[in-house]
Amino acid sequence: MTAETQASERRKTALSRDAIIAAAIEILDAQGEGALTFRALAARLATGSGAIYWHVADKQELLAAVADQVIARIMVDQADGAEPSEAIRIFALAVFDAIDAHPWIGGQLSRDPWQHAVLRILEAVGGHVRALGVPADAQFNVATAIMSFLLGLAGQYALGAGMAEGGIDRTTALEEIAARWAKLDPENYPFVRFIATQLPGHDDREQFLAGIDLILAGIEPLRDVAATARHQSSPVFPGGQ
Amino acid sequence: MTAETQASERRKTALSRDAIIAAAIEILDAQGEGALTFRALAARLATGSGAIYWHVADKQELLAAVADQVIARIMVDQADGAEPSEAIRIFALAVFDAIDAHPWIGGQLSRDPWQHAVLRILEAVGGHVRALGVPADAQFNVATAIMSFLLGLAGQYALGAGMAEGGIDRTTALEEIAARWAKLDPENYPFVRFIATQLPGHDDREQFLAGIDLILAGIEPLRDVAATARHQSSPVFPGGQ
DNA sequence: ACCTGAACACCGTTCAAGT
DNA sequence: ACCTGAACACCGTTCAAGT
Repeated sequence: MTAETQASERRKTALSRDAIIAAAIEILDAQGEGALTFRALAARLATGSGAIYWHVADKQELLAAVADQVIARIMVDQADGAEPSEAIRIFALAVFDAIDAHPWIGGQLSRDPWQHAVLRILEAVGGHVRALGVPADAQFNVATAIMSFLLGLAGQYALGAGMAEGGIDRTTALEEIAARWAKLDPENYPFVRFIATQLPGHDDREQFLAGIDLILAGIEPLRDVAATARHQSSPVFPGGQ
Repeated sequence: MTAETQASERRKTALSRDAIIAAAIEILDAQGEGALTFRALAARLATGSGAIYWHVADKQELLAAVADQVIARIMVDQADGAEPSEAIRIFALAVFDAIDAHPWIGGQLSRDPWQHAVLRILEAVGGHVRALGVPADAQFNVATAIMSFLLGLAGQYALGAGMAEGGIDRTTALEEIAARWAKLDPENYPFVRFIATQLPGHDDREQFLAGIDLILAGIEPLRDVAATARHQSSPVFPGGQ
């Protein structure tokens, strides 16, 4: 809704990579992943479909650029003086909110782990892991584990919102899934049936944060507290949850 | 390589859902995700592409069935009398090995979290979480957090092996990525640059297990040990790693 | 009931031709 | 240098027509 809203005149302004990315984000947000074709994009930009290829190598690069744009926006550190474990929670929630606002980004992030948007996230996660006092030889495994959790969630929420695209209400969709799960064989699927009862009422955000806290609690015994000397206000870590 | 190897005679035996799934797995394993088209599948089965639709609703259902088949195979519990936290490690490694052997399954699992194959994994994870003595009201969050980690990894390894499909050696591919990361701006990407030095030499399996151990360590304070009375041989849990 | 295969409605991508 | 848009080589899916 910013610069080139509708497909009508246009073509006075020159086409640019940024304009293409902006238009792609508009299509993705408004109509979802399936609606982003080079033809639709060209129509919105009032240009030929081939013109896009002059500014962007192919669709994969376009999607990577689009994801990078969105992730870059949340990369301003919202947790200035916060204690490191709190800072990582705040950052993770920012990622969560970005996926929630642009569900298509979940699929994109988990589809290509080497793209720049993922590097941005990894860098941020790594910085927080360092600040937590995780020893150097454990930082690789800890940071990538957190990344895996984030990307796994990302993929999941992309799908959850994918249903919402179809016009189906979120809670009724969850109720449908829960009903299907409840019909599973009690012998072989006791746990899934148990989970089913909690599925419709659960809070995504709380579930997400619980996962982060689980990992943070797991990091706790690894911490070298001397390395985080400046953050001694809070004691050690309250424990789980 | 089992029943209907080459596309030649055939058509004496009737087409069946199982035969279609088996052929699909063969194509996926041999030539990767991109090679599985209904035309290629029909050619391999020496039938018309439309015939497949009599046994399978669409491609999404086919991929879900294929993933379910592969995951079902690893669902025999390999950790009979093992202590619960060891049992979950063994199971997670079985999932890891399945993804390693069939890289395409990673993408498929993370693409649709409601498919049956994912339910199978969730059920197994949940059972182990229960055996660990996680209280009922925390089981949902803990089990889904582990699932997210598994699916996140799944997506990643699908990609890692996706390169291998292109004929590029795995270690040289990692070296290439590491070289690209090393060129990043030291100001903005110190952690990624640090990680880059460890990337080529690292062991996927060990990295994966470290992530599982991190989560297991995080679960530790949640455990109600009385609930796991029969597994009192090992003391509590040695701590991180 | 099950299979055939041409046809339909799309894709991403290319490329001669224009300005 | 940048854009046009028809054309190419694919897809998944449908469906009249066969057996």
